[in-house]
Amino acid sequence: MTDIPAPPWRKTRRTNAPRAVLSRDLIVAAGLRILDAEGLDAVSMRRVAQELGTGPASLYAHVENKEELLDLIYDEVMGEIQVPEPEPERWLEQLRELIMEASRVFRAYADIAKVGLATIPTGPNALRIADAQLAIMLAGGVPPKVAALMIDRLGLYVCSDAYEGSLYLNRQRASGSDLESFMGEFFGQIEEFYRSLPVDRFPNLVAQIDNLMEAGGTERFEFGLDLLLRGLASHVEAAGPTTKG
Amino acid sequence: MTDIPAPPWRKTRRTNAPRAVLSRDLIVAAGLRILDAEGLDAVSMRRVAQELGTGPASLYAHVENKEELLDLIYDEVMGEIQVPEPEPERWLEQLRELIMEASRVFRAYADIAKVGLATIPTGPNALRIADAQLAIMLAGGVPPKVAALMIDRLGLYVCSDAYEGSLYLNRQRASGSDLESFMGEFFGQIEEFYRSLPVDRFPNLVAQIDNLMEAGGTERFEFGLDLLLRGLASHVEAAGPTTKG
DNA sequence: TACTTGACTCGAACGATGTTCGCCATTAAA
DNA sequence: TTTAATGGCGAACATCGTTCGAGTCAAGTA
Repeated sequence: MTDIPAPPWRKTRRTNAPRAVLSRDLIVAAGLRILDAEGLDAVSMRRVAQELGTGPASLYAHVENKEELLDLIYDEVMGEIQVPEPEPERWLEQLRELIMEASRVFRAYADIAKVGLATIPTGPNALRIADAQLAIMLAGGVPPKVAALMIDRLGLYVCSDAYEGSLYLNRQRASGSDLESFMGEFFGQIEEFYRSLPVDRFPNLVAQIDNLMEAGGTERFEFGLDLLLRGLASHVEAAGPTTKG
Repeated sequence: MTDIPAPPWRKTRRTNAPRAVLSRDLIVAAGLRILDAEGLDAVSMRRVAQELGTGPASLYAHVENKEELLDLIYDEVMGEIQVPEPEPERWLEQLRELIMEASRVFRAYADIAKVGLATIPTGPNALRIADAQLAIMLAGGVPPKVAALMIDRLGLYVCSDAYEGSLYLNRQRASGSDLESFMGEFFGQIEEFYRSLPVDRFPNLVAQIDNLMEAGGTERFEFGLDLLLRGLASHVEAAGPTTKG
């Protein structure tokens, strides 16, 4: 028996082609795709729902709210960070490598680090990485109290640095220009601004423009990380040298 | 001649009692009041306009957009930070004091530090403080290249720390509880969460719960600042000792 | 078998936001 | 007097997160 079409004045419920049943994993994966392609601001409930061929209200059966969705996506991103087995004799280098890896991963995913700045890391991957950091530091003789503080500070540092770096990329994306020409123009304008400053009010700034403009994001990140890790190493020496500092 | 009232079916333009003419300063001051009392999210164009007895569209004759308004408010807040005349023999202590002062000011103004995380500091006060930091470091013999990098990193650190701290305050404000009971409950829940973790997956975390939970925000901030400043001092020693490190 | 319940789906709507458009009013200049 | 410039402001637009309530389906129970 052939179906009778609904009359045009009646709104029918959407009955699209068979589609995977929604699940939290599907939603997170869709969010991650959108983050990757369009940045964090594009990860709206409507956009995610559209990506899945449904409406935003459907997502709420699987995630509490947008905040939870972003937290889930954040932890998914952290799943890409590899953690090593601790080698006590090179614990400091291991810690550095782990933080460098985290920075690389965060920077690879648009401005997801912004989520890390606004959340207490409680997802499975965040915990995994925190535990690994603890393992490395404790194996290297870092006093437990210091190691606990260090996790906190390193997490803050890597997230904030990645977030700041991502803001330039956001502006570039919004500009429609390619990365190189955008950065050239953007930092050219900043330099121009600094050169326009009155030297009587800002003598040191004006004198150090070249130094202020010179370093790229990676160099800045590594400079700060180096400071933090040197300081950490000095805590081990202070506690009693058991490994190379 | 007495005025004839407009008929009720005609919408009349609002002609309130005489009111100060709008200006950028007035708008910024209103924004600052709202920030102080209700937090950054409450600083909407509508809310600011309401505070001034006008409509949001009126603000756009004075500020380009909301981003500019927030930048202006941010620099206004920074106006509260005092900078010292450099004393070469105690440059490191001076720098510490300046950063502690900046942290105190940011923390005193809800979550304004969030703006600092998303902006290149170009306002008059931000420049004043950057110039002062440069002066202090250069007076202390810090190599110019290092000083330039340090401004960047310290700015990032103090903003991100203040921002993270402000998020707890935001949650407390939203909860309606008083600060003490909110913090007690909030951190109690976090500790509970940590204690519920499977020890086979997260052995180090579970073993260090007390250390992880113990420190307050100030201690964490000062721990990280100490690391950064120690590292900075070592750059001076490496460049050639000209002052106490 | 029929009914109930629980879980999921989803359109419509609500309240909120940043911003633009076009009109109005005032003041200064021509 | 007329024109131009500037600021003010209501209405509207587009977008957002979220809730409500109705619909659908599958499983469980009587």
